Amino acid sequence: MTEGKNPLPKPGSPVRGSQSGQPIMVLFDLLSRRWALGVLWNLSDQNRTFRDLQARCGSASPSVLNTRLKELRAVGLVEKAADGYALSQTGRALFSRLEPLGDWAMKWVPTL
Amino acid sequence: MTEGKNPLPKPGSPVRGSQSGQPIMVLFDLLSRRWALGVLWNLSDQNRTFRDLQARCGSASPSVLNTRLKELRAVGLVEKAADGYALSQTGRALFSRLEPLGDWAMKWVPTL
DNA sequence: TGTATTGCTACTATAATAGTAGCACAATAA
DNA sequence: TTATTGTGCTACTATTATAGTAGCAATACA
Repeated sequence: MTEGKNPLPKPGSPVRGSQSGQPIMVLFDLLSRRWALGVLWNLSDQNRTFRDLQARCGSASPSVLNTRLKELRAVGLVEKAADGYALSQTGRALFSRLEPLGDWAMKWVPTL
Repeated sequence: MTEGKNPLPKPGSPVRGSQSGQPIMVLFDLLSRRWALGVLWNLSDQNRTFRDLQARCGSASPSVLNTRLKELRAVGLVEKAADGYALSQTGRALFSRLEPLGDWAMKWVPTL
């Protein structure tokens, strides 16, 4: 790695040591941060307040949730609305690719 | 949380403080561990050795990679083959739901 | 003028990961 | 037989991320 920290994905730069810089790895890096997927998922059906999200994201501490929300807003997946946080149009596009995981998880998780 | 650590998802128990226990959250918890998505992705086209995976997963340290592989094997997404690690049938089923993210990332990431 | 709710920030403790070294084993070469 | 090389790890320390808790400023409402 040529850089020290990587708090946020930035144009053209790889993220958190993913090195390759392949788009999918950049995306994976973002999504593999704690509660990132959960936030996107919980915003998919309706806008939610900070504390609502917190409640739905299990034990997410406010500091982490806030960090995650900042990141997701910084990359334009989430935005603020009058009634709380919301998925942006881009966020919704991403969610539509995530959605199939829901059905699959419902079938698979019980088999664990 | 009523339990201390949560090294592996177990039947019927929520994971890493996801509390709700919703299948999708259990899955998200698993996938949001470092390099989990990367491993699945890199195994999708061919089997790979430990060191090959390591190289493809950026700076993944062997200890973490090994932990991740153990977890993914424990839940039956990955298995060992003669020529290294491989996606199981279940793993391939999951990957097919993940795959659309690749195309999307290629369009989206450059806009960051 | 309280009182409650919300969106945070700050701080400490713990868990996860990075980074590095190195060992046991198998295959290959000399 | 003895190197030599490559591979799959394990062990250990340093750093980073997250959990868990407290609390404050702002707004809404009573």
